[in-house]
Amino acid sequence: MKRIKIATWNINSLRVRLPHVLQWLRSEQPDVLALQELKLPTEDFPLAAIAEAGYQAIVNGQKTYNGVALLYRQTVSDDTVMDFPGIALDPQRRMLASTIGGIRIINVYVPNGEAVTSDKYQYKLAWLKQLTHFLREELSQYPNLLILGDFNIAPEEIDVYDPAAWEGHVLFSPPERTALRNILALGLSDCFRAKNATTQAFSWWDYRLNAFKRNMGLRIDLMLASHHLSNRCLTCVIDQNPRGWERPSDHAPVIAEFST
DNA sequence: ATGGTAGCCGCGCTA
Repeated sequence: MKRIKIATWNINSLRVRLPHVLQWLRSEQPDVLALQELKLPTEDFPLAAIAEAGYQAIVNGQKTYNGVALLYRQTVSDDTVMDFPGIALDPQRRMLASTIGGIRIINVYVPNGEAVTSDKYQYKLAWLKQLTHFLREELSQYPNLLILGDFNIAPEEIDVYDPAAWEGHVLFSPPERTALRNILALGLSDCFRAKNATTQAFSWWDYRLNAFKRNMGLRIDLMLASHHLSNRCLTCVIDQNPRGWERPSDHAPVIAEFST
């Protein structure tokens, strides 16, 4: 059976983590890899090193913060979008959509929000509302759609190591979880949860307090597939290995395979 | 509630 393998990874600085990305591409050989938190401007993206690894790239970068990219092996990528339509260009580069291998792929780095009392939290909720409008439109055009990336929201209690402690806090507050449910209600399925109904597995662990060794994590890196595409989803796993490497990102890659 | 760590053209901000 022919398969397409698609992954997402918040790498928290591509300058620091380029060796990790190259090593991971070599061992996993995904067809598409969505990256978040490049933390570099588009002109500084290491296109040559990525090409040497066998990948092309579409890059939506920004100095210091944010920044997303799509790496892919297919020759065809078209209809790229890097901003939500109808609103002023956001200086925070957090979205990148393109059509690769017949799948509409939308790579997002959802704002963190900092704390529920923060202005950044309001920006996060407003951003999610824009994303919802955009997704509704995209779903009407592309039956095979995958939105993936760092959502900075844990969907359910099982996705949080200590849900009681996290209740009401940013990344797990009711308004954020409602926003995520509204997105799923557009006609999307959480690939990891669909394939692993009762598995508790995390994709992010704070750098502090030895959180990874103690498995104090959250599952906030998600792949959401349209129902048409989710019917083709064969597996979805979190590769926790790179989180244990020397000088790691605080996030682990999430990988899904789809029949073609 | 605080503070712990990591990255950034740092000297505080963001996560």
